[in-house]
Amino acid sequence: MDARQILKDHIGKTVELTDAQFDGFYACFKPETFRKGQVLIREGELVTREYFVVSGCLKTYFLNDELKMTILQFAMPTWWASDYDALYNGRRAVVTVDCVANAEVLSLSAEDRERMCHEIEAIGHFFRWRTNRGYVASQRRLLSIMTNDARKRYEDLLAQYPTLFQLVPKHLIASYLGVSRETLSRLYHGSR
Amino acid sequence: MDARQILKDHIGKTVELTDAQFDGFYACFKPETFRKGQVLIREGELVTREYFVVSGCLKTYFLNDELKMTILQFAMPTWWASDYDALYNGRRAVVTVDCVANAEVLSLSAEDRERMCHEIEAIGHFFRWRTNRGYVASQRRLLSIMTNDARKRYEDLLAQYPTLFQLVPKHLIASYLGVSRETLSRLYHGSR
DNA sequence: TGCAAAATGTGATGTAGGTCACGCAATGTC
DNA sequence: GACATTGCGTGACCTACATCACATTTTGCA
Repeated sequence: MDARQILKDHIGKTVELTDAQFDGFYACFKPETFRKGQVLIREGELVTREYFVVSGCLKTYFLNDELKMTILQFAMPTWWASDYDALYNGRRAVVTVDCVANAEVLSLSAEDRERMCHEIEAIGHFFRWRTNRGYVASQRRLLSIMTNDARKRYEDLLAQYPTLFQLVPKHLIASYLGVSRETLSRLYHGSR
Repeated sequence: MDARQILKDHIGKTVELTDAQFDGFYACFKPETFRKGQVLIREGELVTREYFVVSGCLKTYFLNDELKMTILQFAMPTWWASDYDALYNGRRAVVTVDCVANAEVLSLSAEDRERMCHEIEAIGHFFRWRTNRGYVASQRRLLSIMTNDARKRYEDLLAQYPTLFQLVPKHLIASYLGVSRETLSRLYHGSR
């Protein structure tokens, strides 16, 4: 299935657009491809676009002063990624987004998004809904970190995104789960 | 300052509304007051409204199977609170929202919000922006939990919301910070 | 004003998971 | 095909914080 159809299906789950409306909207998107390791958004720089993942996988992460990486999000197909604080408020990025597995994406500028939200009410609705969904997911993740131990978090992730474990190296998964790579290794081998 | 003006100022920071537009919008809100301990949203029930805090303080929390409480958010004046998964998707609430310090709020139904977003583009913009802001705050909180130790989290919270420590009991703050009440107590008395 | 309940302080002890140190694949690249 | 880089597994040790147990203070309210 091509990028256009994947985006169309994705949006169609939330709002109804006429073919003409979708065409106008789709025309705002720029297809791009990235290879493993390439950077989409670099910490400290301005952010002008957000990215809809068609295939492959991205990660959004933060590096603290000691260069310890914390992964905030993996973006699998039909997920969106950006630094939304930077994108909305014209600030510089505090996170980095890069490519974990060769990816096709559709990118959209903040201006085009706002313009389309203004022109077509359903698109405004879609983005309200999408951001709400991200917000809810983020709250759920917070809850998971605060209430579950490492093993439970690991098992939940494995149940929800089994493919992730084939797609990305384990130490990245560890970082996402908020445990050391050693602990993650021990979680599914040895000692129960 | 009255509720109406506080809401007007709050919205005015993000979008420009004509007086007529604001009046129409404000008419959708229902002023309500709650006393300490009263419940606004109960886990397991349907959620029809969201709440804008004018004065006082609310908390949003989750109870796990062992009845351990985790506070996701305090809502101080000009913050919004609801179960946004339930509100947007017609699901039952998974969190509870109750009143921590006697509060005045303005409540808004999901239908009215959607209707106003549809009628007035600026209001749609406001809600996109607001949800984005919540999303960003949630991500920041996640980062703080994953990268900082208890003392750092405590100090950051104290610096950002000094009034919170007068307003709400310490064991609730502990729950928000993700530490036991004993640990929080030790953080600012005894042992450095 | 007096009493129960809620909130807080503090010591002793337990443990999940971090850190360090090492060896051993697997993978890419000149 | 050699060699460097990156990823992974595993033991020994350490620490931040939880849990338990109990004392003390504060608060709400009859």
